[in-house]
This record gives sequence, C-alpha cells and structure tokens, in this order.
Amino acid sequence: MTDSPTLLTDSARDTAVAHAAPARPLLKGRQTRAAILEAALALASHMGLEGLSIGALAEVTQMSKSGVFAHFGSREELQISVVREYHAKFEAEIFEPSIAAPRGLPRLRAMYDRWFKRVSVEIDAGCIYISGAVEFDDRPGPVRDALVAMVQTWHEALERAIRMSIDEGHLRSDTDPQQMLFEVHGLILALHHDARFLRRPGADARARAGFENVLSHYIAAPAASAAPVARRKGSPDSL
Amino acid sequence: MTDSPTLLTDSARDTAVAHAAPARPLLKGRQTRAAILEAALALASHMGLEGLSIGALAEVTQMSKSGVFAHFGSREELQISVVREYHAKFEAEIFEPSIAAPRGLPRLRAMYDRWFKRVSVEIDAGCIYISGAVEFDDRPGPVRDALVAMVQTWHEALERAIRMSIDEGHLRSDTDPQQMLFEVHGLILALHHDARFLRRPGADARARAGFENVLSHYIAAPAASAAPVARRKGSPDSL
DNA sequence: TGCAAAATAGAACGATCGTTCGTTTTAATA
DNA sequence: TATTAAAACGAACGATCGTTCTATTTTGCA
Repeated sequence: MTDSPTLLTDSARDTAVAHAAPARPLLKGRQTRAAILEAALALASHMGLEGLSIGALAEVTQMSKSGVFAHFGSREELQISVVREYHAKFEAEIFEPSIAAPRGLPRLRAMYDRWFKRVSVEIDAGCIYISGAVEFDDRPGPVRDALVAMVQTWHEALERAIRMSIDEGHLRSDTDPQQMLFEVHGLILALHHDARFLRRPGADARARAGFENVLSHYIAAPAASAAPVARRKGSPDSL
Repeated sequence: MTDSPTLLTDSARDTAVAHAAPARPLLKGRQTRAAILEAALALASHMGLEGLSIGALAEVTQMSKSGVFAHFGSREELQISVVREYHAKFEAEIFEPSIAAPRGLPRLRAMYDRWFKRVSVEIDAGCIYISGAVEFDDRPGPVRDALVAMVQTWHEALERAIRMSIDEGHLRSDTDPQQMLFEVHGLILALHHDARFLRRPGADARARAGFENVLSHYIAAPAASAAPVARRKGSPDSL
C-alpha cells in the first residue's frame, strides 16, 4: 500500500513518512535530498537512468560522493527515487491540471496537449518514461518495476479519459480505448524521436495533426459540424 | 563516398576494401571480425549500444580483451561497426525483399509488414535504431551521426514508397508523405514500447490495426473496383 | 617448407564506478 | 547553551572499464 503509484506527490509522501516516524522530523536532510534529486532528475534526462553516476551527481551538487550516497543507500534506490520524482512532477504538471477540464473529449484533449507540450517544448530534457522504457525493457529489477508501474498508471488515466469520452458521446461507442491509446501514444513517441533524435523541425505540428487524424477516426458523427466530408462514417449509433 | 549509408551490405563493403588494399586480402581476420560483430549485435540488442563492453564481448567470443579490441581500434569504432552491421541486415531483410512487391501501396505494405514483424516477432532482441535513438539523442559524436544517417536512409525509403503510392493513385493526392510517415513510425515505436517494455500481449494486433486506420485516412477513394462496401470493418487487404 | 605479417594473448595502466568505514562537522532539541 | 543524533566528509576498497604495450601464436604466400 505504501508504494502504490497513486496520485501522491513525493513531497507529500515525505512529510507523511516524517510524521509517522517515531523519532525526529528533521528538515535539513530532506532538504538536501530534494536538491540532489533535482540535480539527478536533470542529469538523468540527458544521460538516462543508467547514465546516472553518484560521482557526477556529487560534483554538480558540490558534495562528497559518500555524502550523496548516504541519502539513498544504493544507486538502484537513487534511480527509483528519480523515477518516483519524475512521476510526481508528471502528475502535478500534466495530469492534475487536466482534470479541471470537463470530462470527456475536452479533458482528453487537455491531457494530450500537456503531454505533447512536455515532450515537445522541453527538447533539452528527454522524457524519463520514454528513455527508461528503452533502457529497462530487457533489464529486470525494481527500477524496471517502478517504471512500468508509473507508466501504466498514466496509461490507465488516459484510458479512463477515453472511456469517459465514449460515455459522454464524444467518441464512437464502438471505439476500442486501448487501440486508440496505442495510436496516440505512438504519436508522442514519434514526436520524441523526431524532435530529439532526428532534430526535425515541425515534429510538434506533426504530432498535433496526427492527434486530429486519430480523433477523426474515433470521433462520434458530429451533428452538422466541421467534419471532413469524405469520411464515410458508420451510422450515428452513439448520438 | 565510403561512408555513405547506401544499399551496400557490410560484407560487400569489406570485400571491396580488401581488394582495394595494397598488401594482402587475408580472410581469417575478417572472419573472426564478423563473428565478433555478430556477438556484439546480439549483445547490443539487449544492453544497448552504450551497454556494449569489450570485456563481455571477449567472454562471449572466447577471446582475449585485446584480441577483440584490435579488430576495431576503439570502443566507438566498435559501436559504429555494430550500427553499420545492423543497417546492412535491416536492408537485406526488410528493404530489399520489399522492393519485389509492385510499386505503390503493395510495396508500402510489404515494407511495413516486414518492419512490423521485425519489431514484433523478435521481442527478445530490441531494435538498435530505436534504442540507439534514445541513447544518443543527447550525445553528439560519430556514433550518433551514423545512427541518424542510417535511420534517415530508411525513412527516405519509406517516404519514397509513400510518394509512389500517391503517384500510382493508391493514396490521396493531397497526402502529406512526411505526416503519414510520422504516424506510421509512431505505430512501430508504440509496438516496440508495449511489446518489449510493458510486455502487453496483442500489441502486434494493435500495430496492424493502427496501420489500417492510418491508411484509411490517406487511401484514395476506391473508384468502383473490388473494394467492397463495408470499409469500416477490417477487410482482409491482401488482395 | 620457411618467412613475414597478421592475429591473438597476456599483463598492466589509469580512470571511474558503487560502496564501506571511521571521523568530523552540522543542526535540532532539552 | 549543552547534548545528541543526523549529516557530510575523506580515504580507501575491489571491480570493471577502455586502452596500450610487448610477446607469442597463427596464418597466408613464396
């Protein structure tokens, strides 16, 4: 129950742990730990989770190697902490603001928009979910497990948003949520690939257009609005 | 001229170099070099290009570290050789057989099919193009340059196939080839992600269905030919 | 078969890695 | 302010990394 990838932010988890601890809360420790984690997050965005080295981290934070090390106990624990920190930021900056949008298609759009901007705008800081997936797809262990859990949490949130869009009548009733998610996720991955690796300009426009194209496949027949004429849609069974 | 990512296979390049050399051709060297490269390819498929270590490679090939090292001169050169070898195999097994298919949509389908199977069936051997893209998107140098060149070569081949499909009237004349390529590439990336990282069964079916969905967006309206009326269900497209 | 060159082995190098340990400094509380 | 635990340091460890150098073996050709 403690490690479930829920919506708890890392800082919230920390304070909770601190209050539950029998002895002292103390703050200096958590404080520098947070600073190290921030540096680790930036470093992992460039070098990958496997590229994280305690020595480099010590240099950046102006600390001794052992000083950095003591905060995590092992490199693996450091990597997991980075994943959790990334997850917390991801939820705070992408998921949580999006649920303010009205349920259904608007919320789904909001989620994709923020997700999309995250990958697109921050070209100089790769997505740890994406790089981690490639680094650990063949490497069993707790780091991989943490990564899978967090990615799946996000995917489930997206799938819920898709299902809501169906329920609201915004998407066709025969829409396969997992299939649509698969296609949308592919657009994000292609964006990451083209923008960061190939450095192709206009990749963000492609991702935007791609989303509209996917949408046009699953969108419920609009009453009389701006749908492209040529698409032969099924009978409007949903609305 | 020597390093252009053309359709030359590595073995072809080797013999060419050997014949052009002033002294002796010799074959034992190239032979073990090929064996090392094969092992390196397998190793890099699991550990990534950055995970390639000469020590591990020596252990697998039953050679001394220096013996392995001598064939490449540096780790970086080994990585580049692996990339080139992968490129050669990729072209031989995916690109070249596909150009036997009639130009236009059939050829495009053949290319996607082989590409798709490569990523899908060989779950236990990740695509070096995909893992390399993530590993080197932030790491300038000759390895990255080689990777970019090879990936771009493949993308250009796909783009040509799309353009031909337009010219043949199989795809709509207003199709944006780069946009369509972006979407199709995304499906492959999503397949790689879901099958290898999340280990989700049925990811290959999603990639197949996704391709049909993308296609239905860009496909030219069937004049009056064999295309049956029921377009919305997945009709067997083989004919 | 003999000879030269290529191919491989073996040992060692400096560097970096994660980690451990003992000590010292810092900070929170009584 | 004195006490005490937490926090940070510094040095060292064994391991592994890529690389260099010098022998030794193997190979291809005269």
